[in-house]
Amino acid sequence: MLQNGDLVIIQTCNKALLKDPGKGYQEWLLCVFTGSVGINRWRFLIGALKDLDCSLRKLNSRLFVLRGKPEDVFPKLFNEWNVTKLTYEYDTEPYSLNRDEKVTSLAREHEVEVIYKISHTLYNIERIIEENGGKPPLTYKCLQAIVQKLGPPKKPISAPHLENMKDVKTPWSEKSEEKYGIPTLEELGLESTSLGEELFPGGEQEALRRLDEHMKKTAWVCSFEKPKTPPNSLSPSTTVLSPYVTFGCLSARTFWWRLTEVYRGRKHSDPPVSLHGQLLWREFFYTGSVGINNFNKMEGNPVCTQVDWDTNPEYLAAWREARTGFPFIDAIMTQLRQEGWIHHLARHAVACFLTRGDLWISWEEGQKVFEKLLLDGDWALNAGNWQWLSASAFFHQFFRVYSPIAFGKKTDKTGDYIKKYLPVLKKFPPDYIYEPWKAPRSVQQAAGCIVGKDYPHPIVLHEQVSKKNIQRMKEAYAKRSSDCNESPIKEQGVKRKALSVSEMLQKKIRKE
DNA sequence: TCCGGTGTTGGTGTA
DNA sequence: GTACACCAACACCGG
Repeated sequence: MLQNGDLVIIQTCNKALLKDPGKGYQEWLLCVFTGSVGINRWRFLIGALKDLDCSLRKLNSRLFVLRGKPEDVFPKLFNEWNVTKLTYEYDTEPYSLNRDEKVTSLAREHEVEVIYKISHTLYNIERIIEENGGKPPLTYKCLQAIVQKLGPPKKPISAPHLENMKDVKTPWSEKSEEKYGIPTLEELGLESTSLGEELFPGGEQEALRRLDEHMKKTAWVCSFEKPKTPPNSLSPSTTVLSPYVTFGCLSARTFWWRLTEVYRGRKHSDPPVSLHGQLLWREFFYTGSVGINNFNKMEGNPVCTQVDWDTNPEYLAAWREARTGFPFIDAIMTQLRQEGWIHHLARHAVACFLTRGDLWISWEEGQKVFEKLLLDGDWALNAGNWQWLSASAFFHQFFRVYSPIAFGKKTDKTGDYIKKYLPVLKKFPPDYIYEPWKAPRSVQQAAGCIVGKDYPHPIVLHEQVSKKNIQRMKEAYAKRSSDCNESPIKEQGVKRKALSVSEMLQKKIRKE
């Protein structure tokens, strides 16, 4: 329980503020300009901090936002405020582990008691690894088996009430506002006029409202199957609760148990495709990120296939800036930049396109772009999913390539999604909206959009380049298996591979 | 140790 | 409309 003089730091909410600082305030601002947090994410975070401050004020307290490098700021504060206790939420990201270790040892030097809680994930991630014999599970099934053994996640505890806080005094004056107030976009040197409508305001209140709104739809929750939700609907086909979970506005455990309530006594979908399943995917990638070295890199990452990706700044810029000439891809990248959220399958489409599908650019480059632009950008999930999509780890069927033309058509024949985000194409007829370069000149003129002038030509020939890339992936995999295993055991593996065609024939004969 | 089945969410062509 | 083979042939799991 809180006592006089306690310092409460809400760790998940101020992560970005404390990240990558230089030596002083100026350098910290510099890191904002070049760093990994885009303006939409800043806006979300600021909203979340305002909401948190608002909730704390209802408890006769407030939020203090510190500016500077944690190892400089904390020792001063320990002395100035006579701090006796420091509490934080355990965070498994390497940057955070390092920071928290430093701050913890400084706290001990100042005789400040440090208490941390594991609450960002459903389970204690290290416990999952331990249960699997010291290794992170590399398949979802394996993770499922482990959590089965561990039982359901802990129940969330309720937020503090006014009566819990009755002996707590938080002294502050108007002067504190200047020093400890919540930063504004202007203070961060960001141009807010470029911002679009705030579709997903940050904060716990909004998170809980959004959760309620979705949990009311019992039938929808019970029949939810992620792969069946369209990536290109005009409004999101999934909950968009991920940014709230990422920033600690919504506890994964609260989400989990609310779902359990909705499921109770009803027929419902199951992991991996259900909503429970989505939370377990989060757990899956968190476990990988803790148990696998260099998880956000290809080199030095033991589970990651080593691929000779190209360095192609022109292609990368075209992808990032939504000018690949493939309307489906460009529309998704536009939505990402404008709104900070895109559907999971839309992420698949653009990630496959950037890496193994078309442009043959390293998934690490895509990872950087997503980290900056996604409201729900999460270190572990971002790295894990990019490895998945590029068929570098976890997923290996590299010959399954998303078509930048056909994939979107399945759920949006008329291309309304494309027209929404690429207004330049809005007069294109459905027959050509996914492939405007195929439209006759007269159609382009009638649509008021000439390909090559008003909208770019496609930067690659998908049919050709994707076939070539499958071959390159095949080579990377072949190299992988020969590198990993030069022992005679692998000889048999090779033999088996060579026999696979006849094996298939035999199988066919047996069936008949 | 071997074998067969499976893997959250592909595309295309044919019957 | 739907089911299936094919693309090419990996990693992992369980029997």
